Amino acid sequence: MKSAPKVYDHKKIESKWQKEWEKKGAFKAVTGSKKPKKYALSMFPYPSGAGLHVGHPRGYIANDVYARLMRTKGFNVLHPMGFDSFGLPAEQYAIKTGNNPKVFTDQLVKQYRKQLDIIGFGYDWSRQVATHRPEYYKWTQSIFLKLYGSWYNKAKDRAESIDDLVKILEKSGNGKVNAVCGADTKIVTGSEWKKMSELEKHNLLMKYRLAYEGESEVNWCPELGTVLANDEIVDGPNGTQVSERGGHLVEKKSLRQWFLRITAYADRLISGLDTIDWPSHIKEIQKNWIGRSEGVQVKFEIRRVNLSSVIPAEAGIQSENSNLDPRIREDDNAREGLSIEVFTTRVDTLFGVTYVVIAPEHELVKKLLDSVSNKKEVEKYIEEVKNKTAEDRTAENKEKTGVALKGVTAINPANGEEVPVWIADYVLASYGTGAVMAVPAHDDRDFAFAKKYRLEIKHVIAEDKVHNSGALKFRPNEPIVKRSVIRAVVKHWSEDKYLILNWKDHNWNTFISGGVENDEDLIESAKREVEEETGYMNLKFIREIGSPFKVKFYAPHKNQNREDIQQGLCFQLIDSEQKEVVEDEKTKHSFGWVEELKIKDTVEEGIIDSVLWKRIQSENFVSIDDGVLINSGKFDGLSSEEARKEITKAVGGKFVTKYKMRDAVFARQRYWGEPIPLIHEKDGTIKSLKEKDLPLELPNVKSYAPTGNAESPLSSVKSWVKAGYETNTMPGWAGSSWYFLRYMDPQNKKYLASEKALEYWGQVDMYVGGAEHATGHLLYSRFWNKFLHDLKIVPNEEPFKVLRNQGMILGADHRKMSKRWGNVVNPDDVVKTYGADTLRVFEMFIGPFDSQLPWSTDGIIGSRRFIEKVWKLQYKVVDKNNLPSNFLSLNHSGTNDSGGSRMAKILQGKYENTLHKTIKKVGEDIESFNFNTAISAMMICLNEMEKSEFVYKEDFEKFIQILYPFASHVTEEIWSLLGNKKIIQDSGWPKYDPKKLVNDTIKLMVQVNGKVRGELVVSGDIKEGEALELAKNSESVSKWLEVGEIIKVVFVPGRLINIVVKIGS
RNA sequence: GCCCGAGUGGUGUAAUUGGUAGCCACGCAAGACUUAAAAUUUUGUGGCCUUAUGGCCGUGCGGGUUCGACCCCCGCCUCGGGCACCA
Repeated sequence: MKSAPKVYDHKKIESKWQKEWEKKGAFKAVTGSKKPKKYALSMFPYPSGAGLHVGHPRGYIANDVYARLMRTKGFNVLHPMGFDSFGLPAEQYAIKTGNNPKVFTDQLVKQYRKQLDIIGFGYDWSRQVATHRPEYYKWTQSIFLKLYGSWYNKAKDRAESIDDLVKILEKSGNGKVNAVCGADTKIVTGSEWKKMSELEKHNLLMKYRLAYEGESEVNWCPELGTVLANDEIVDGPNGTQVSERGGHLVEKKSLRQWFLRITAYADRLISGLDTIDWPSHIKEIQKNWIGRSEGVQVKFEIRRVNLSSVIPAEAGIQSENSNLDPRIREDDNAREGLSIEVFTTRVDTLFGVTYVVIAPEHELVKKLLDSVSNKKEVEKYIEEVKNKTAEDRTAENKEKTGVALKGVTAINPANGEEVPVWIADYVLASYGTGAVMAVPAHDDRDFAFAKKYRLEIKHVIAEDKVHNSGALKFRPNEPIVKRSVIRAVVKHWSEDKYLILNWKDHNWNTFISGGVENDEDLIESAKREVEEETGYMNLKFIREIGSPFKVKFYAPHKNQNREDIQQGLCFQLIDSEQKEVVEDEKTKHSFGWVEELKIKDTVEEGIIDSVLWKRIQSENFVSIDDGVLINSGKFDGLSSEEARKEITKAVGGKFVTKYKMRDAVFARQRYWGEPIPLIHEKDGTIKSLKEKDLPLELPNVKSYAPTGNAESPLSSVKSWVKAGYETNTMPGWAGSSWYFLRYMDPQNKKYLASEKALEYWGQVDMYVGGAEHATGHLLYSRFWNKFLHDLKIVPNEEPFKVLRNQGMILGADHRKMSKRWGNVVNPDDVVKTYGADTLRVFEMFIGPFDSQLPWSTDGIIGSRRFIEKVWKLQYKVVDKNNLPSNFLSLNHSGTNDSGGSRMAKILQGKYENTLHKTIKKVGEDIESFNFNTAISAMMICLNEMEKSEFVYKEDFEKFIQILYPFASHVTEEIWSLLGNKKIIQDSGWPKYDPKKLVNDTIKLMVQVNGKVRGELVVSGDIKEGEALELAKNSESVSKWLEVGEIIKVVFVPGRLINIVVKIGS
């Protein structure tokens, strides 16, 4: 064995092995190799002028550790890196300095590459991509053209060529086409289609294309002179919206835009989540973002009071509570076109509708305007809403506003009731149908609105409660007595305390309650009960306490099985006038006052009372939960779920699914992005470029500054505009939505990647990056991948099989690392001082991979010490077959030196068990991304080996191998010093011996009544009886057993014995 | 407001998922080496009481289930993240 140098020189070692690995082509991925494959990908960086700080490499290091483990285990690993190099910061820089963003970006890419290289990542750099290079964005443009040339066939649930749609149109029109398309798509017959002009055809097809042009309100950022996507906007101060980059104010503006019809994939984007191994919170975020909700669309007839004389036919409709035949109403609608369709997820509450609200921007409002008697007021309100900026709307979030359309009513299709119609901006024109049926009793927003404008509140759902335990336990098989019951919450006349009834025989405390007698009003009934039980005579009714409850329970004082409808009512005593109370002989009630109701103590089994109390405390009287229908005519008694089906059927509603997610804006008024490869013809139509003419390269421009009038700098290039090229460019996320495919075959000139490469590499097995991309990149990539899958270009629906998020590394001051706080730590400096291996080990050791953690300048020293200790351990290494002369003379635990092998056993026994456990743990922990515990285990192992006078070479080698994925350079150096010719990666992953995982002797804890009182060192397979004997005889335990008789013994093999002693007696 | 996630020493964290709470590090204290410092190394390090042995308390707070709870259940509090009038 060569003797190791005395000092650990990280600089020398690290540059040596980086060169060596490159020379050997150690990290080259081979498409088509017979070995099993792993595709380990880290989100590529956006090269910005700020450079990398120590937070950035965290994910890269983790995935590199994973990739190195996989290579060592014999996988053919694709582990590439590239640059997301189109985007705002480079453009901002260009604007400021007048320099070409391309030159600047190319420089940055070089700088980033250098920064990454010194950390020693095992990337296959021959596969590097950069999204701003024409040979890359050629394919981004190509995919865009495919989207432009496709529509979504809902019947087959996949994207198809627009040419196929044209064929259908020619044959039979679009009446039967089930597609995801614009809401205002015209329906034409085959012959009508044929008669249409080119422009008309073009405009109709535009409603179907997956990349389409439309007009839309967008987030306009005047400072940046561009439009931003929702995920590029963050909340600013005072409820404003600002750009994520730069923090500039964002407002709403209507613009001609390119869109991608991501909504076509909404369902598949949700269902696909079940097939991938992603952190559950990311799935949750995506689900919420897509916001799927299933509901029903119901038509409400509109009746205009002022017009009833003009159109006599409508007079017939208003007959009260007639069960209207929907067909007649449809006819009326057809004649007048005046009905309002609402979307609701709660049709079961249809009988509780007390008004209807339309969004102020809704088209119907214009039509109704002439029939309303308060036209001026309504117009004024609409104007106000229009002028409200986004910030106003959010600021006024709490206070809802609206105005009634006087002289207009809507007719509830369920019961024919007429209800007022309002417009209010809490209803969004862009969601659902732009109108809602308001059920204030069972919807928070409607409740707030109703309360403000004093609109009626009608309860139609009773929460379903059953007593399932205790004395009140419901007896399902016994006869049921049905009753109507009030529960009165009565407040003291001047103090903040409430009346409570004590049921003496049962020791229950409840609010005052009692059955409602025939023909008795609920309020009367409550007053009577209060008087009977407490003697108080004068009380004032305050309010209903929300919706009633349906309660099933057994009433032991009456030996009755009951089903109550219980309504909570709130009263206040006017004065203390009280008559004498005759105590009820049977129930023996007494009463008292409670100031702060502690439900647990005062209200026995207080299912209802506790809810009533909570409602009063929080002033929240809305019950949004499902329950049982009441006040709903023939539907009474149905559960919410059943009622939704039945009522929908009865009123002729239709089941629909709505999404919060909108189509993605796919145009930026910027220079530094991919040009959109389309040509605007003089006749108004749009033509795609031919594939062979791609890439459409970015032209040179004089100024990179935005024109300020929502036009891209490209609009000032005469030749560009003359050629009819689209002047918008693609957004930043275009290039990153498919880059994982290009790595598979980055030099291919004919395809975005060859079929063979796409088939072989399949999907990304391990994707690592920040959680902040949940609703951006991670969603768009899934969308594009699914689209390309529909086109049979990629084999898998999902691009990323496993996703792991790294937590952010904060500054030592627990703030985000930024120049502003002066807390940025540069990885270059860390590598210079401590070495790349130390940085890698420390970033993995610092804490759980996905948690946000502060950087610790002190902490890194521990990782450096660890590596130095590993380095020093080389001097303790001995060859088993060639023991050093002083080996036998060492006195190990008093044994005489009667034989080398015996001595060897003793020596090895000191750390062997730990070593094998560590081998097992490190392998498992890397795969499950628990890097911190893997390193901790290796530290423990090292500490044990250090305590030993000698370490066998074969054991030390195993240790070096498992440390390799983390501290790659120093382990490679030690490995070669130990005389190995192959690099570690080619030497296999060490196997642990399962037999060596178990200890011969264990510590068995002895507990008395659950408290640790001693421990026994015994053999691992000790039985209960023997353990109990040993425990009893042990001095530290026996004194605890004297207090009483042993009544139970709990024995957990290999762990503990717990002796339960009955104290006293 | 709604939906997720988390609260453990001075600090970052660990705990076989119901079985010794505090592993591994950092920091701190004391000792060794040194003329000295740094580095290295040894020992100690949750709190309180005790000379030690030992004892009591202790995983955000309050309850519960259990022989036994950081872990499970109920009710709160605090922090972080997501959504924000999506009917």
